Amino acid sequence: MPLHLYNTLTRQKEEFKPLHEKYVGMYVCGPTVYGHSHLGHGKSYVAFDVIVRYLRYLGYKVTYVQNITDVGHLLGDTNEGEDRLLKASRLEQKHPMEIAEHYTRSYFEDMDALNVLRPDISPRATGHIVEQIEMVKELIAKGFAYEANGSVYFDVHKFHDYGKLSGRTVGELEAGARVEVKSEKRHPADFALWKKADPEHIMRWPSPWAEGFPGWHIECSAMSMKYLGESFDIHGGGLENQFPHHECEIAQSEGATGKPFVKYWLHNNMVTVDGQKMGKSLNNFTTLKDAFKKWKPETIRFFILQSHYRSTLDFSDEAVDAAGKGLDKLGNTVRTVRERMKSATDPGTTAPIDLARHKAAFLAAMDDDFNTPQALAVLFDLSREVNQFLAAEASPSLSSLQHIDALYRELAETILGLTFDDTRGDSSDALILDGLMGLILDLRKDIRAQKMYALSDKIRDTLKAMGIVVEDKKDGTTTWRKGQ
RNA sequence: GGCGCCGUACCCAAGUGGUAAGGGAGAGGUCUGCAAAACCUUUAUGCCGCGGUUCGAAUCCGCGCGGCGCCUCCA
Repeated sequence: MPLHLYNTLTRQKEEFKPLHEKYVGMYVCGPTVYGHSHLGHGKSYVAFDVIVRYLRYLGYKVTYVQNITDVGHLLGDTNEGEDRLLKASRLEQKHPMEIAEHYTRSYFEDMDALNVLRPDISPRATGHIVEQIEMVKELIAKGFAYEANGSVYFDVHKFHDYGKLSGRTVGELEAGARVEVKSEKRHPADFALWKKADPEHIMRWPSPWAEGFPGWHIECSAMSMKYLGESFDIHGGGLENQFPHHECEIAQSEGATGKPFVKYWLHNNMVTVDGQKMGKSLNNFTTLKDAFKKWKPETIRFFILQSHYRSTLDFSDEAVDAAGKGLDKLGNTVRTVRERMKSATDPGTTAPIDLARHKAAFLAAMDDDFNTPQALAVLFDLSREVNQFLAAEASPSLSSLQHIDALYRELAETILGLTFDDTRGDSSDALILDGLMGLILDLRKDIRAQKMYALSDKIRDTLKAMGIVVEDKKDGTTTWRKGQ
């Protein structure tokens, strides 16, 4: 079955057919960098990371663009509203660009920890003011936008497809209670392309209209089309950006070019806490940095992949703990396979496991709109069979183990981005740790041989308290690994 | 008020017409000096409720109840 994905634009699953064979242009709305990233960001970017990884696995050459929004959006729909970056700037007594740089680094640090591959291009909004201004000029020239008092607005009545992504109509929007009427605008639903800056506004650029800053939605249109072309394959983002952000992007982009903007719109759902959305404005978020103090980043990634990207994911300590144990279960199998490979030879007992069947089931799950929970279930099924094999066979063949290991690498590591080798590294500290653990376990082996179990148990318990799990295997060997 | 989504075991969570995946937790067992890991057995005759369509529904339709998202910056 070929890859199918759910397209918000058509509200159904569609077979994926890129605009150009073997090439995929993909843009995902990145973070606004005025604070540390939280679990919600984690869910979003892990989800799109898996999508990129899977497209590449299928053989597509993917250009993945994800912006960094380093110019603030206003808090409210009025000129009096303060933008978020400026607010952080004032609170932290730093220049806005310093704030942006600081949290951009923080963002990548967290994403690296989650094993999220970096985008091919991470364009900054402030680095593309020229492109944004050019686009606004084009929209004015084509009659889609108008200037009012130094600001420029998009006239939603001029773009007849407005509402096609979110399923709304301009009429509904104007009847809606929450659309604020602003005198500068011709219609309440019109949105800003360029805003004239107040005298105290720090981030400002010259423009043909008034010195000011770009509107809320124009950066994504300008940057995505600059790097991916006027029409491209996939645009992703959080569900909450479907309207108005993405709706406005379509209007601006298609208004300016007269061409279809994006073929497939993908939206990921929210992380919730007690059933409520985790968000910056609700102040109920857990930052990734805080989560990493409690759980391994791999656990957070696994937790995220245990639910579908279009489903909400309810966060609780209990749920993440459970995910961590599940990941350990998978990891134990993989690590045991790798351990056994060291002493295995050919010929030996061949594993009676249909690896091709498991692989096909895994890929079928991924082909069905990136169903990672289903794909993980396949890995657990595989693990059970592998564990049965390992438990029953004293001398499994090396080639069997290699095939099993290769499958985990292909599916779990390459596609899902999970990692299992957490005990070894090549830093000098890791080498010292390896050496020390070897020494301790060697001594403990002698102690156990003398049946001094109280002492050997004390060593094991103490290491456990330090976060190192020691396991005595049935065959007399002892292994260790870092725990949660 | 408008648009939309969701409600599956103690918890998390797939499944969207063919007779309930997976993980965690719990119970019993095997193995082990013990512990852990692993394996085996077990835990929803039922998927919010009530109707309807169908040979057949958790899955489709209607009504009701409960929860949530968007309409304002937000992954």
